[in-house]
Amino acid sequence: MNKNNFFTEEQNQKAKFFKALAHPVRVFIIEFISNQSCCYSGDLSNILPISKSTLSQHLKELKNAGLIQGEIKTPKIKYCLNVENWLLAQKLFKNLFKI
Amino acid sequence: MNKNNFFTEEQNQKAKFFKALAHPVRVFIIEFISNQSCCYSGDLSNILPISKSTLSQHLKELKNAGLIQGEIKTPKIKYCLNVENWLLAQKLFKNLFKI
DNA sequence: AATAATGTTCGTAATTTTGCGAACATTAAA
DNA sequence: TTTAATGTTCGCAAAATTACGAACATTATT
Repeated sequence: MNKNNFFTEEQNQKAKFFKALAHPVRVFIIEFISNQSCCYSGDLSNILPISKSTLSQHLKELKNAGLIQGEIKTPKIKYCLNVENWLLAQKLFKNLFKI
Repeated sequence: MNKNNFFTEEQNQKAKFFKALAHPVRVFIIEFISNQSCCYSGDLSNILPISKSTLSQHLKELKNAGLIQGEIKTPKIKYCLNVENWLLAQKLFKNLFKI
């Protein structure tokens, strides 16, 4: 049994999305962005009790998981939900719950 | 700003549930249990390409997060979904997606 | 009492995550 | 050309996660 492809793509994708959301800071960010549809890193930096480098890392993880995307509006960066993947995550989670 | 209670209980709870599901093995286990409503650790051990000690740890994490519960049927242990918390997770996730 | 069946816990190691400050890059403004 | 504003990346350290085999615990069976 090959350990590398034992799990389905869906299972791996679900785990990836869950992992991206497995931290209160990242849950907060996603909720914050959801409410405003978009936001700037500075908005978050003003609110969250973490350093800007740490915040940058959390944003990077959400980006790598495909849940958000950044658009450069120099000198700022505007972060928005990656709608396509957000809908995919929603679909996978619904499927998990058999909703 | 007190870093320890910056996040809401809901945000912390969401992160905790997400974290519990942030691994393909645990996604698999939850889906497997969901389909059968319950299962024995041995059933999973026969299927999953991991050692029984590793499996035991994953089950422990799901238990600690409150997503499953074990009932002793010596010499086996019967694992089932923790329905109450599973519904709570479902509610929180729905809320996150504004479904 | 000895053996088998089923899982958990312990000890260990490798890897990943989390977090920070300092340094850096980029562009706008003075 | 400085200086300010906005973020990212680097280097480091502490903590958590992942994984395994060996040892252990519990109960059923011989």
